Order: sequence, then structure tokens, then C-alpha cells
Amino acid sequence: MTDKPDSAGGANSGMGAPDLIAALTDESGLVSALERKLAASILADVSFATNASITEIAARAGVSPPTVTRFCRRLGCASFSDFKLQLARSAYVGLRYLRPEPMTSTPAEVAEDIVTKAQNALFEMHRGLDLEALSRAAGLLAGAQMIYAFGSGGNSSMIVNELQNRLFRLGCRITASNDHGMSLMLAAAAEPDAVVIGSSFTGRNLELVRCFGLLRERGIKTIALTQSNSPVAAAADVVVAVDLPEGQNIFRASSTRYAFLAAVDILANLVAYADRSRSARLLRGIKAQLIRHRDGDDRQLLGD
Amino acid sequence: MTDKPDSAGGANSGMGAPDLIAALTDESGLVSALERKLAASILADVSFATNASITEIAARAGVSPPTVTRFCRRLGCASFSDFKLQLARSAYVGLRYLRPEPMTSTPAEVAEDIVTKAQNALFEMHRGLDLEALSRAAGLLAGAQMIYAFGSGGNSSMIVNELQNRLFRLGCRITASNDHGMSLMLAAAAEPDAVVIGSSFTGRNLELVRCFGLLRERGIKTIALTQSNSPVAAAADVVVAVDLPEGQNIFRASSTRYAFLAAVDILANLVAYADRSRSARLLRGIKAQLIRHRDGDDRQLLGD
DNA sequence: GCGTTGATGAAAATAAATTTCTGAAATGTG
DNA sequence: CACATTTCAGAAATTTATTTTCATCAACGC
Repeated sequence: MTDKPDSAGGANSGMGAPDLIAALTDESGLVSALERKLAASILADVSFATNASITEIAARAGVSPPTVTRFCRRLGCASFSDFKLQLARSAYVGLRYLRPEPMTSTPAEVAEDIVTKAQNALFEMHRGLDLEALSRAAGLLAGAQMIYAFGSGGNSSMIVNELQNRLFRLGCRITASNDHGMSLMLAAAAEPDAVVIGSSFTGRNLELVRCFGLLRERGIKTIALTQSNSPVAAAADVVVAVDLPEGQNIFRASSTRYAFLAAVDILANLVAYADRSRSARLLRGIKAQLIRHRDGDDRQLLGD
Repeated sequence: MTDKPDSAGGANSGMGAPDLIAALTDESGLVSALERKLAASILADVSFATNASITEIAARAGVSPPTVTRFCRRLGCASFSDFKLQLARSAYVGLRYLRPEPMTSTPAEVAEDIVTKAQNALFEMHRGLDLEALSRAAGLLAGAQMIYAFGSGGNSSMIVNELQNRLFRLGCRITASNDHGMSLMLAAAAEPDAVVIGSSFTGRNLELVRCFGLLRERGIKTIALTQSNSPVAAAADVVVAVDLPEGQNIFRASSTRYAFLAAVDILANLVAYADRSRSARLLRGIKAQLIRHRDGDDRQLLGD
């Protein structure tokens, strides 16, 4: 470990958190039956695994310590301790998936549950992010003469409002619409150099699909912020997929919003970076706000 | 370690992540000069510390290994390995605070930056959460005959709209207002059994302060979702404080939104649990939506 | 059927962490 | 100011943990 070349620079040390839980669940890299048994044993009680020694883990899985060491190496870790470290990191965000819904009741439990789920949602969104699609979407938005953002229902409404809120500050011409009828009219009236971005948590907003169809006929580019393999995704030119594991979200869409919100956040940042002059303008604006802040009149600082 | 009683149940094993970085920065628990030196050395390169052995850490700090062991114990860890584990967990969410803004540019960096900051914000919000105040706020909201939610600017507007979106589903009578003038009129017309909740990211929304003052005179309860030690907080009856470290948020309020959103989420859940019949109604509603979902018409599932 | 490859555990070797013990410094006390 | 007491810190020894080496076994191909 002392001579490991990447331990100083920290190629995989502090950041990024290669997702060990996923690798463990995934099995594809695991050849032998014993290794699968080991993976299952670790997944069955991750918090035990993060705290136990190699001997204890081996004993619980019914294998020998060397097997555990080899297993860790196969998973891409430098050593067993490295494995434990990475597991601890992954477990911090990923652990809850493995537990059944505890039907929380005390305020502390509710708070922890919501925060954890939100972090999980962000983690999963980030893991499944298609950066290439995101870049293409940002490119389209940055080059658009006019942007329309469509989405309805409590959640997608928020998202498209947020899009408008973020993008108009970057100098984009944008309007958001939460109303199907209005969206259709806007789509019909849109000029060829416009870009339409639509959000749908479920991917089954059929009005949005219809809208996208109409726009495709007219050669206007469309971006969907939605689940992949959904009607909305199929109807759009560029799909920024936000796929979260079904299970826990079926009863509560709320954690999904964090993922969508972050996707919008990333998109807005990429749009800002897509155009240097725009980016500069953005920074100037922020600085101006900062100065205003120092002068005491910070009522509007960063939009409150 | 084998007989450590809490290793099986995992009292501090998987969850909660006692924030070691904060404890390390805090210094108050550290008596001797050597321990402070050790803390400084670890903080100077956290990712080194998470990967190194006790000997390496001791050498770098210029102390002996036993001192490191004792140091870990003093910090509340069971052993040095336990310390490393906790450090790794804390570092995963807390590390970025210690690094200067890297001026991200590639899409991958932007995405990681935003996701990490959002997770940081959630983590910090959770850490500083005053559950007692939150419960009181939820109790007020659950008992209110009418709720007014005030907040302006892009961010707080979103928050109060979200509040309305969440609470009306629970059977609360609620209206959100993003307009100062309108808010004042609503406040003036509010009846004594109403409750007003206001959001302000900066805590310096003076119109909101004025509103709260007016309401206090009239004996109407007010709840603030804002920074503690701010004018808005001072003017409210119940303060749900969301305090995030300044540094990284001065240039971009966006990560703060995740914290506020989660606070609203928690609040809404507590309101739901505050009233059993309401909670039951909520669940029935969700079930009905689920059934509709199975029938194929899931267009409105959970509000999209 | 036999050699080869890869997987596995036992035992040995290595490395790591903790305890014990001893000396040094600081603080209080006569 | 000297002495006792406490606390702190490191050296060495002990314990514990991890990894390497090596021998065995099973599966697979030739």
C-alpha cells in the first residue's frame, strides 16, 4: 500500500465513489460461485461488512480470508481495507435501498428518511446520467432563438418554472407553460429556430407526446427530461434520461424531484458554459449582486 | 472487536454519519497541542488520511502511533479503523468544503459538482435541523383553518408553491403568494385561526418581516423557513432554521434549494402524520392513484 | 485420460494496531 | 521552592489482522 502509485494523488481516493454496491449487485464480474456467495453475504448486511474484519466477513460467508482478499481485488480495490472504505462510502448513500420501507413515524425518522431518499435520488440520477445527451441538450438550448419549457402536474410544473428561472438569467429567451392547451398553441406558433424542452416524471404525459409529435413534423428540435423507454422519451429528439429505481418511488414521487431539479441545475450550468460570452455576463451579474449585497440592500440577493 | 456489543446492530455503523470533519475542525474537544497538530495534519489531506495506515498518519503529523489511537478514541471512535471509516463517510459529503472552487468546465465535472453540492446541502440541513421547531411548525399547520405561504424571488417562490402543492393534498386549506402587495393584503385579511408560513433564503426579505410584524400584532401565528439569526427569523413565532455554511453558497444559491425543498418535504410529512385521519386520507388517495396507474391511465400519477 | 488452468484454503509471513509500561512535563500542594 | 500527583507521549511488546505463498482440488479442453 505504501508504494501504490495512485494512493498519493488519490485517483479513486476521496471523490467519485465508484459504486461498489452496484458492482456487488451486478454479479457480472464475478465468475465463481463462492464469490457470488460472498457478494450476497456482504449485501445482506452491509453495515456489518463495513465494520467487521476480514476474518469475520469470511466466516459469515463461509469462505476463507484469502478468498475475500482476492474478491476485493477483483472488484477493483487495492486491498481489503480499500474495499471497506469504498463500501462505507457507497453504503452511506446506497444502503437504504436494501431495507424495506420502515413506515417512519418520529420526526427524526421522517427527517432522516427524506434526506436519505433525496441523497439516494441524486446519487442514482448522477450514476445514470448520459452526459453526451446532456451536452447535446445544452448545445441546443444555448443556440436556440427561443425556448419553450412544457410540463404539467405539481412536479413537472416546478421543474419547467425552474428551467425558466435559471435560463432567463443566462440571457435565454424562454417561457414556461404548465397548461396543455397553451403549450399546444405555443408549439403551433413556434418558429423553426425555437427549441422545446418538456419534463415528465412518468414519461406518460400524452399531451406532451402529442406536442412533441407536432413539433417534429415542423422540424423543431425537442428535448425531453424524463424516464427513458417512455412515450415522451420516444417522441423527443434529445432525451435527458432520469431513471430512478421504481420500488421506493411509487408511493412518493417527492424524492424524484431532487433528481430532476439537479438535472435542470446541471443543464443550466452547461448552457452557461456553452457560450463564453454568456458565461461572462452571468458572472458579472452575480458579482453585481454581491456588491449590492455588501451595500446592505441584499433583498434580492440571488433571487432569495 | 468481535465482542463489541454494538457492532452487530450497528448503533453508529451505517447511518447518521456523525460528522467527523466538523469534530476535527472544532478543536474544542482536543486538549493537547499534539492532538491539534494531528487534527490539522489530517484535515490538510483528508483523502490521504482515509487511505493511509496509522503509522503513515502518525509519521506525517510527527507523533507516535499510540497517540493516533488515543486521538481516535477521544473523538468517540471505537478504534483507528472505525475512525477511518467514519472519516471516509464524512469526507464523501464534506470534503468539498475544504477545496477551493475548482471552476469546473467539463460536463462530468459540472454534474459531479452540482450533485455533490446538493448532497452537501442536504447533509448540512439535516445536521442542523431543529426537530422540535419543526414539530411545532407541523402542529401549527395541521391545526390551522387556513394557511398562507409567502415567499418571493425565484427560490422562495418555488418553495412556497411547493408547500401549497404538498399541503393541499393533505386536505389543508392553503394559498401561496409570491407577491409582496398581495401578501400584505392577505395578511391583513387573515382570520385569527390562520397560520402564515414564510420562506426566505437570505432571511432579509424585509417585506416578509413587515408582514410577520403585522401578523404578530394581530395574534396570528407565523412560521419562518429561513436562516437563523436573521430579521425574518426574529419576526416569526416558530423558526425552522436552514443554515448552510456561507462560503460556497454566496456565488450560487442553487444548492440551498435542495435543503429548503427537503425541509418542506419533511414538514409536509410531519403535517400528514400529525393528523391520523388526514394521513389515512392521504394514503387512500395514493392508493387510488396507484390503481388508476395499473389501469393504464397514469397520466396524472402523483402529479407527474 | 491427462495436462492445464483457475479456484480455494491452510499455513506462514508480513504488516498493522493496540496495550503496557516507562519517562517527561505540567500542575497543584505543603 | 521542593515534592507529589496527574496527565501526556513514545518505545517496546503484544495482539490482531491481512496478505502471500504454496499445495490441493476441480473443471475444462485436448
